[in-house]
Amino acid sequence: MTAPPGRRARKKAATRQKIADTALRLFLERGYDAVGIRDVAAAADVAVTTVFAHFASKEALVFEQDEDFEQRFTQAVTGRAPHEPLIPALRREVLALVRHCTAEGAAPIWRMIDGSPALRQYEESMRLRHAESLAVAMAADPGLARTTMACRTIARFAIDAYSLARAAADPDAAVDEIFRMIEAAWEVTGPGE
Amino acid sequence: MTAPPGRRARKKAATRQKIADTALRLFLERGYDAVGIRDVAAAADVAVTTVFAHFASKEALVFEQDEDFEQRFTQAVTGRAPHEPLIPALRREVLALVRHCTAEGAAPIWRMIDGSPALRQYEESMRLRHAESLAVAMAADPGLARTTMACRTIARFAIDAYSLARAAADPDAAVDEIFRMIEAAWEVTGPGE
DNA sequence: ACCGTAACACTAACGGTTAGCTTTTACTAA
DNA sequence: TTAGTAAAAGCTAACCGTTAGTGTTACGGT
Repeated sequence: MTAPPGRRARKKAATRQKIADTALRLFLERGYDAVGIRDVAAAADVAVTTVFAHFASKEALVFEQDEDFEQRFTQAVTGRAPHEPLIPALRREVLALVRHCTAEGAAPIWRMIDGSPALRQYEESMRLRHAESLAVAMAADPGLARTTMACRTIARFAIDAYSLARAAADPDAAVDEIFRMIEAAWEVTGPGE
Repeated sequence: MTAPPGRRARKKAATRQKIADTALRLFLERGYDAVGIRDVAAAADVAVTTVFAHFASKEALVFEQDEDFEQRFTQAVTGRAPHEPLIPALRREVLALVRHCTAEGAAPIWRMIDGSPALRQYEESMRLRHAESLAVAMAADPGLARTTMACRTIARFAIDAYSLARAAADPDAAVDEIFRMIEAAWEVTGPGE
């Protein structure tokens, strides 16, 4: 599936990475709002249009690994052990992601995100996308036997859990508490599994 | 509390309303993206800066009654009959709001919103604000006896219910189904009420 | 060696948004 | 009434994210 990338692909990936690294460094040094796209482009030694060829928006520069997140959610559902119940699998993945976001080095980044309305808004809509794709993954699992609406709802709840726990004083305890609620909500929608 | 407004306040409100009405009309006529702020200002016969004195952004022109929504959620909690359980009160209000949004005349507006990424994103962050204020209202109710986190979580779930039901094929049934789940989630967090 | 095309550069512009400053208009106190 | 004030609205000019249009370079397959 993944053939060895040629020089062209490597250069493209390198350019993308250089832009993302430069942007993040500048944002953290001077503040997100104080750094313009033109600054990023100049510091990365590329044209402004090249920045937008790799990233859809200024905010996307900060959430570079967006798609990894999305896949981790869906894989927690599709890739779980046979007959493993859904909710514990979801819980495990959410806990892992929350811990990843609240790790030591990530603090300045999240401080920056929380400090910028534009970034907060972007992250919110990102989460909604993640919830949608998670819902699709759940609805595609024949073993669940739930309505589409129940899947969509639980998907939202799980993403809410991630969002709430990430900002909580005690993230682990928050995941515990919220997933007890989600478990109850899930069980009332049908038989076990 | 609300003294009779003087001429100044009335004129200000009139200007605001004229801008909102003009904007909505133009948006529906020509499409949201095809109408610029300068067009709105010209058609409402005000300066561009006046538009932004009344509305924080172009998107805010569409969600003029934002704050009414927010208050209806919180009042569903704070203004419910003594000893009335929380969840049914929330459910009633969510159902009313969903019906209001899916009523006949509202269809073109929501078609416009769903057709514009900027508007969708704005609505999402609006919902999050509503969830926050709803959570505050819930946490302030001494009769509930729940953790802050449980309140925040249920608040999010309730807003999710609104969002999901509004877009559902059968909004009433969706509210039913989702609130059965919310009820179960709520009950697992503590004693009745 | 050659061609197609992906990646990037450059310029110029568009549209939302804001700053700075002036003008008008409603309220208030003498 | 009148003068003083502050709110509301206006005007100009710009900033900044983003995009279109148009070349230019360099990789990859033939």
